[in-house]
Amino acid sequence: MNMKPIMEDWRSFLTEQKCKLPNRGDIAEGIVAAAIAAKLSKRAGGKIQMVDVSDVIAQVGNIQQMNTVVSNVVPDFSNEHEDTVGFSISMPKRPFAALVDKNLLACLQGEYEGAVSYVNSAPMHKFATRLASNKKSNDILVKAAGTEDQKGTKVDISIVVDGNKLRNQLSLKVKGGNQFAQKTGKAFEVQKAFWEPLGIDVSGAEQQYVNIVENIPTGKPFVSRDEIDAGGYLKMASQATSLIYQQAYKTLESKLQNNRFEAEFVKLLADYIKTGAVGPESEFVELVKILPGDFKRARFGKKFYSEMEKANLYPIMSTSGAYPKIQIIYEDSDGNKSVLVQMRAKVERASGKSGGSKKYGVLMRNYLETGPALYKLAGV
DNA sequence: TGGAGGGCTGGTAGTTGCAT
DNA sequence: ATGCAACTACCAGCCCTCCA
Repeated sequence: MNMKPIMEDWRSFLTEQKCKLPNRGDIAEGIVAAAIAAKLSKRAGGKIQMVDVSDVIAQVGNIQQMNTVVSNVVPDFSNEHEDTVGFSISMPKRPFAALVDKNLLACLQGEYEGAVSYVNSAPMHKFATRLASNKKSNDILVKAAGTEDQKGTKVDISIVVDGNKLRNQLSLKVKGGNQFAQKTGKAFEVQKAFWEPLGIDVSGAEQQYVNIVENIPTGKPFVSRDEIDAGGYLKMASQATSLIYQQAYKTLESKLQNNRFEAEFVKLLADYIKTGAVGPESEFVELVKILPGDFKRARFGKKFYSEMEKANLYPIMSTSGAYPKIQIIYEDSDGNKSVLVQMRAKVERASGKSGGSKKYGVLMRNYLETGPALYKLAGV
């Protein structure tokens, strides 16, 4: 008898049991907020110290409950003033429970290490030093509240100094989180709204699109996902969105000059990316991606715009997959190509409940997602 | 290890149903 | 008829998982 499959099952069982987390991104908000508080308050010998994972764990360990400030009172470098460095967390119940569950620390090791390397990096170190040496008593509050207002703001963590939200705001992602904006729904208006900010008019495909999607039932009338597959509705959705994406791609090609995007369009593209990543007005929101033991940072100020202007950018379209996709490619001076962002259609067989039983429906979505090049052009 | 395809969750607004 | 509670669809948030 071969025991190997059993052992493998057992191992995967253990892994799943151990590291089944409700939402890694939500939990990471709390970890990063605690790490920032640790950094801002770790002062000794007139210097801001490097924080380590245990400092962050200690801060997290001091959390009493949601929305309650964990406070650290620390001396200013002058020793004549005291700063209060606090942080508070607001997130859904389950991620919060996971955050404060000491048994899950091992599962979040990568996030802790990534958060530590982020707060120890130069910008945060300098910020911490400035607050510690300004010879004032500052009231500093790090707020993780990204899940509170999902429609109103992209900011997940903000640092409030003496009541002022300054330039220190973060939009957070973790490994696997590339999506940063989307439009949902099968109405043609959804497609229109998705492409409009890029100055792309897809109305040429409207009639055909509508003709197809009107055959897709609204709501959640299906009793199983198989029933959706069997009805061929995913294919219909794919065909309909392909029409839109082809139209969009044609327009994108018309904005090329010598095989790269013209300046006017690049500006629109930069705006689109910035708005999707950090919101409309926030030049000082940074996009922070926490990787296991590491991080990437992107900002969308002047430097980003000038990098975009210089960059060799062009679109490619893919229809070979299940759903259409357009990628904006960045090609550097050595000819290396990488994806800046991609627009992708997807169809979800969304679940819901009605009459006490589980029901399913067809949910059409359009995603805007980051590629590696975004952190090159917007990286700091 | 990164790309391709996909799912779960929760807030909000709108609708429905029932008690008054 | 009306008010409130329960229910649901929509849609934006978040990655997750699988496979080459």
